[in-house]
Amino acid sequence: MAEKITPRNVDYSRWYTDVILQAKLADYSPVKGAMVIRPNGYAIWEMIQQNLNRMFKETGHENAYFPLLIPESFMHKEAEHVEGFSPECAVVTIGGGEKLEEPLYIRPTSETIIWSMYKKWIMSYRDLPILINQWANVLRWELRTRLFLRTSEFLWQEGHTAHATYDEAEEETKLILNIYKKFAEEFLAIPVIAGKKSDAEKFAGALHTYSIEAMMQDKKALQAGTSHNLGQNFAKAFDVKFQDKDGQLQYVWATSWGVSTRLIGALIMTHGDDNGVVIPPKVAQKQVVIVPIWRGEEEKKQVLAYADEVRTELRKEFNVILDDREQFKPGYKFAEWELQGIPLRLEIGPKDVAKDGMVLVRRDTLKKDFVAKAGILETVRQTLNLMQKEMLERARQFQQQNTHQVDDYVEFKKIIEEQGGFLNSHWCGDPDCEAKVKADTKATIRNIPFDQKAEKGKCIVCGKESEGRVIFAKAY
RNA sequence: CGGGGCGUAGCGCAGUCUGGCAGCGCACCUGCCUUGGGAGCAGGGGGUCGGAGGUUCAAAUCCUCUCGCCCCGACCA
Repeated sequence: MAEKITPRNVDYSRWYTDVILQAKLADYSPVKGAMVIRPNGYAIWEMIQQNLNRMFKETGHENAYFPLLIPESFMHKEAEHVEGFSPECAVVTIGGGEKLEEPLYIRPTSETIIWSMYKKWIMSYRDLPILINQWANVLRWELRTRLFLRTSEFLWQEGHTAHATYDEAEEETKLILNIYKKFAEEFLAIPVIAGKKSDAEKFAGALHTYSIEAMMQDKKALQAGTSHNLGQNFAKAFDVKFQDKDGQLQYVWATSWGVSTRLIGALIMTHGDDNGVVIPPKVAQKQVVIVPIWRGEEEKKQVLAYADEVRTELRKEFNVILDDREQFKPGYKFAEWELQGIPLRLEIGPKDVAKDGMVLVRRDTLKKDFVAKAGILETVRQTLNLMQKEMLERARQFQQQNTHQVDDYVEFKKIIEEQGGFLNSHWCGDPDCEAKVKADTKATIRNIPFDQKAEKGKCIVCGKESEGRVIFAKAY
């Protein structure tokens, strides 16, 4: 614990790893590319699950669970799908000591197994829509892995819906992306840009893909959630038809959408500082820690009794820890809880007891304030609300300050190279121009924002007519 | 897959060149003492030196083979 975190300006990616390991969010596992999510990290995931689950259910979705193993033949039914995923799949070939007749793929995503079931369940338009979500693990064989951002096995939710019309599927796709955006901003305090993926960046087998993109502190983009309109591709591959009101047989329209434990990485890289992780109050399972300070038995008794009263009061509404461990001094405890990102700390010593108050410290600003014991519940409530709001605001300002409008390709390359960030530039829609930017700068089109202004312009690469600006950035 | 580095206590490392008691820091355990920003002192536990083979009176150290991991370059949430 006495280890120091590598400062962000020395080595950002080492900082990231240091924070995760030292804050006990996760640890490396014996299996290459796989990680262990420790209680501190899993607590954040549980908060993500809890809130997204509520939002999904409020919009009519239900949870279900489909198998981990997928018959090989299923994977091959949708051409683009298998092409996109085959290289990164793990395959089970032996079971019960016998070579399997048909190899079983460990799911990289569940479209195929789910649509094989939808075929059984969908007969008529009366069976639609089907709005199912599942919380699951998936596996993709990754070469370069990083804790939370890219691991071979990861946790996510995947929604898979079936609809009678294109419009309905499209509406669903956008509804979900909107939920993701709202969740990222209101709960994780991460401002995101919602938009449409270019064809080069879309999901294998989708008609089109929408995403939310966030900016990390190193100004690189991170895709934080995706939502796909799959059209009729999977319905055709699995022959899923329904009879409409007029008695006509039609293929079903599909969507799929997901967010993963990668969101935890986004949270760390959006809000963390050189002292550790900073958890937004709304996704912190433990919101307040009380650190008592005393000298000698008499003070100890007095301080602990007082601290216990404060804890009891706060517990009416919050999850509070009273850190009365004897083997550590207050300074050590301050550092430890800051490392773990607990939003609020209350320091209570003899001086505070005498003044009928305590010192309140916000994790994001590290500012100390003396507050009265009377009304402490309301004080904490207000402070947490304010902190939540200001964290989003701060991140939004950072994103805006590092977003550049650029109309000249030389300048474009210079900014990408020297400053990074989001580049708001015109693009004609030609995949070749997109590929050239990637080859020249490693930046890709993150998405075409929904709130893109209709603005005539010239493509940053080829100079041809463009209808609007897109977001270019280097990405994780 | 191409390039680089590393495997010695839970973690981080020294020792390897030049063979000869397996060490240091942190963490851990016990006791004392401390407590408003990562305390101090004393004592203690903990090792198939990644693995196999070889050379030698003697191998963490020399030789051969092997396994694994990390970092940097082409794909992905």
